[in-house]
Amino acid sequence: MIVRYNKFVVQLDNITTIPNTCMLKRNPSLTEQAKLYIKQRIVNDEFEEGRIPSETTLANELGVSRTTIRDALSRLELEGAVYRKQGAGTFVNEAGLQIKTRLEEIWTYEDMLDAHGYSHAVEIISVEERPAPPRIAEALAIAPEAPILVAKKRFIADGRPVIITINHIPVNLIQTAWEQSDFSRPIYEFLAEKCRQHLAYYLSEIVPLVASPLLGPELGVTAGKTALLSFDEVGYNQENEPILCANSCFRDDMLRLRLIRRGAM
Amino acid sequence: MIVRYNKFVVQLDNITTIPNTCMLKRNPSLTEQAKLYIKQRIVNDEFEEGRIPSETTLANELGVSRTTIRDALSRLELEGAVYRKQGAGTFVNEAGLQIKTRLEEIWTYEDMLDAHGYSHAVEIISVEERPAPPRIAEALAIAPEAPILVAKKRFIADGRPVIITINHIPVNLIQTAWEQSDFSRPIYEFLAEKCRQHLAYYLSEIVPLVASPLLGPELGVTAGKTALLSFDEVGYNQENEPILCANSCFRDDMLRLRLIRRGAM
DNA sequence: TAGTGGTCTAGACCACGCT
DNA sequence: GCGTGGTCTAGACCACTAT
Repeated sequence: MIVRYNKFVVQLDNITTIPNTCMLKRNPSLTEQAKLYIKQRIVNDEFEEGRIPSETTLANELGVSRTTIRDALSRLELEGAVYRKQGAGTFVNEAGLQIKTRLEEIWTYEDMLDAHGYSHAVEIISVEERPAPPRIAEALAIAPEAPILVAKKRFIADGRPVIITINHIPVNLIQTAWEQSDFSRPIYEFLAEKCRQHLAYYLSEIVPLVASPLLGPELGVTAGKTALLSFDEVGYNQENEPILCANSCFRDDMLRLRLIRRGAM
Repeated sequence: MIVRYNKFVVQLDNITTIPNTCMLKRNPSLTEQAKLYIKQRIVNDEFEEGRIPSETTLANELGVSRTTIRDALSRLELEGAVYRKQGAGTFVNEAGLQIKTRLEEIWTYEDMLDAHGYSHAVEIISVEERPAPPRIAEALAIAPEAPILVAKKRFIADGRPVIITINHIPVNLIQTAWEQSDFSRPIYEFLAEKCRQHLAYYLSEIVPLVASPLLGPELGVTAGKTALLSFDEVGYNQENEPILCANSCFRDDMLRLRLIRRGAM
């Protein structure tokens, strides 16, 4: 068991082409390793006519139970990487593989810009402490006027501004000294290092905007003429407590937002 | 086993408050029934302090294996109805329960409007056969200029226009006679009845728009001033073949689009 | 230390597709 | 009829939380 596990890990060390997401909790289970193993073989185009070996075959090949393989394939199916036909088999989903940064998953903006093929840079516009306005206080379940840290930054893709994002974090969550430059990295790193909080999920709301005279110039588009996409998001930790309010605004002509919508089971 | 199964079904007959989604394949598995059973108890607020009984307890209570209960709870967790803390228990997710029509799932517009508390009506604007323009043909994997059926309709919520949607279906999929009024019902019903095709999932792209002089009046908003949200979607059947191109445009001031974003595992 | 969820196994039976 | 994925079981062990 241990030996097999180790052999498994060694195989996985060669995997470099899988796009990285930003999440933290890493404890590679057999299921997760099986998933990566299969995904690697998919991106290497090792399966003839997109046909993936049967679950039993894969289970024997990797020396794990069929259940483990099924769980791995289920995750790949959710990601849109494969699809299954009862009685027929499991197949590579070419269309689904096109979507690199699906909206239902959390991605850093850096990863999103990478996936779109842009070079990228970050500018920190401002970091200030302020009393929480009513809406933010309510979303974060803190007292009105309680102090929050407000960090505003801008992403530049291939030299053009593309995203403005404003993060709101309750000051009482912060446990360690920080400096402005900490915000040049993704916000989940700040939460992990300075607040010992781990982002589990976002509840997000999608809102279209007409570029305002303030926002338009910041994103390099004509105010009053251009439609922008914005996200209002509340981030929760693993205890289901709100720890972050984020507000982001995109140039949709540079970043396409895609997702997979399924029938509810 | 059969008896238990039946008892189970009888219990479920009383469930009426669960919002209905639009999907079709119904073959209530034990897992699905367990999910509905637990969800019903959640909406009835039967759990003190939001604490859900342990997996073992539920398994004994329903006479199924713990695996079945775990699968049911996993689905509820994905839906945002519960969250789990290892070592502590499973709990009702109050914040997640607020979101009725999550974007990652397919909902009929009727259900979305219901969930927002609107009365609703549908107007069929036009139904015509046309040669497929290049983009649509490519998305549907049919020959350019191949005939498609284009159906445009408008949804009215509380007397105000709220959604314009245009569906494109390859004519060669249609197997049965139809009439214009068939389009007053959700498109998945047309696909099921007239094309014997079952919608499995959409690949969707979200695009913000500034209301154009054409679209603005149709949705009752000022052209050139108002931002609208639009969806470009390709629907696939269970064989992973594209069967539908849909184009929808919303008044976001009337309909809020929400979703849950998670860290990739 | 007791109880919870997290992972994994080995095996059973079913529904469905192919040929 | 054979092989595939879909469902379900009973039980094991681990990691973590609470007390």
